[in-house]
Amino acid sequence: MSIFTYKNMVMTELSRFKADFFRALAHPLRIRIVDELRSGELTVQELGFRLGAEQSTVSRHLAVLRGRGILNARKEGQTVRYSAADATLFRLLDVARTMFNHQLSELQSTLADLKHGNSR
Amino acid sequence: MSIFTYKNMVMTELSRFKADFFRALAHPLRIRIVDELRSGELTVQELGFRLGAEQSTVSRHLAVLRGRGILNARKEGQTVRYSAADATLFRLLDVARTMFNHQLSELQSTLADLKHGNSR
DNA sequence: TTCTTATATGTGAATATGGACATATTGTCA
DNA sequence: TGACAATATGTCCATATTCACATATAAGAA
Repeated sequence: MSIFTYKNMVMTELSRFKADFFRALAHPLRIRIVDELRSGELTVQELGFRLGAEQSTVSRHLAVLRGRGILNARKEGQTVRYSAADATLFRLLDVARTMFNHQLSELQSTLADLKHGNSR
Repeated sequence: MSIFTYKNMVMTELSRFKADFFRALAHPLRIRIVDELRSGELTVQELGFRLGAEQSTVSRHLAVLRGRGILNARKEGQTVRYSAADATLFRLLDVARTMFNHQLSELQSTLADLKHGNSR
């Protein structure tokens, strides 16, 4: 048995969780849904209106996020109010935005280098 | 034009970036690749050995991560050394682990509640 | 009860993803 | 040059994702 095999077995569980978690976020509409929920609960309708998407489409994407434990659903009368299950989620999205900004900066300086004839 | 339409147009670019970014991470092997790179550069071979995966499989997953600007590839002789393009990446994974821990805690207390007969 | 509203889900078609195998490309050595 | 080593990619097949439309479920209102 390889020296790395034990480590692999331990890492597998967490890496699968993270992969499933990221896959749940791997859609523009789901990202926007989560962003809309920064300020609090919203119903399926409200989300559909704000995002300009079909009712069934929104509902399905909400089901994905709920299924991963990313969102909570609270039924109230005939409406369902969705909210983030853990505020850490927003921190995660903020970190992703930071990386986005870094990539933009790098692109900028690459362009600047090209402009000044610096090869690399 | 709906009052939300302008906002949607602005949010679309960033949400697409985030979605593509998360999709690049949405695979257990890619998560493990990134985790292996916490301590520095590794070649394709080294990664394949540590993860117990086919050479072609590792190479393809590396291509996905490189394509999103998540990893850098540095060719040195006949080997290619991969590394994280931005250390912020590790912060992101750490935040994901925090959310994982929160989910576990919640599961624990739900079980404890059940054990003591508290309905909810 | 019947009608309406809010939400969820079944279904089929189009597209994307992932793995294994073979092959191509590039660099090194003799 | 020929043989080898490290990496990338073409190809085929199986599976997964996503959307739109229709339908199901459930709660309220008349």
